[in-house]
Amino acid sequence: MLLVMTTEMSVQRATELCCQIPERHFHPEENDGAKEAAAVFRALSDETRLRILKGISQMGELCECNIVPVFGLSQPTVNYHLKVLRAAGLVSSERRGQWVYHRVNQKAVLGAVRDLTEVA
Amino acid sequence: MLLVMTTEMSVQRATELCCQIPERHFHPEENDGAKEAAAVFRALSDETRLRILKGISQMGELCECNIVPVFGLSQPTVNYHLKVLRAAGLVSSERRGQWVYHRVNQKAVLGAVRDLTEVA
DNA sequence: CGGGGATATTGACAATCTTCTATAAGCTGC
DNA sequence: GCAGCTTATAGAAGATTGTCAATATCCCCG
Repeated sequence: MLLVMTTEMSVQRATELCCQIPERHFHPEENDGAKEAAAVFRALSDETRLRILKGISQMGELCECNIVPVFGLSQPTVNYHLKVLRAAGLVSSERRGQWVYHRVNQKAVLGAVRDLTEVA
Repeated sequence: MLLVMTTEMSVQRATELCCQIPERHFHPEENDGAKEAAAVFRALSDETRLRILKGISQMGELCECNIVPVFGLSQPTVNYHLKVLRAAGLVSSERRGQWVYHRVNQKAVLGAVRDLTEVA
């Protein structure tokens, strides 16, 4: 027990123990959405996925075969990255015949922007 | 070569080959900052680091011993997370005597916000 | 139905990440 | 210098990630 007060151990001394200053305690809420936000940022944490996202954003929509030739990556790898983006809600995909078109889900991106501005 | 035009192979048919539509090509710039942005998002991609960041943001500044007791994690683990945040430029740390105080680097956070709004 | 282009899945492997314990190093006050 | 609190580093174990080759599935069209 560290905060026992004796005549010798002044309040001054106690407050110098960094860990023991109650004003400096903070309490992250149980369900603060950090887990979900982290999942979105994890999807954004890859160079290739960011470029894919930017490409989709600029073009409005793209299908996988538009994306594959651009990077030096195999089709399964690009497919995997699109799956990650979709799982994070950042991209929504729609099959039209033989092809699947991918669009940026602006709501999700702006949600991440809001999460981020909260910690600025 | 797939775009050879014969009397039978109509333009219609050719343009239905998704990969062969030049208007749909996009060209990510060589140095588009995606690598650097991805590194920042990777630092943000962990639940604990997001909570640490939020705590620092709310409190203005915190030292490690204020953070360690809050999560169920060891001191070296918290230290590691702070190191990751610092390496990403999201947090700057200053030693004052025995303690190291951490603050959010708003410039870096807002930079990430800008990167994100670009793909929205 | 069969061919072929587009997309999805599987299994494997190397690299990276998160966490811990143990230990070192830094600073302060006696 | 020593004791004690704070911060940093090293090493190891287990989980996750990014990538590929191989293969499967889906869809259109003849």
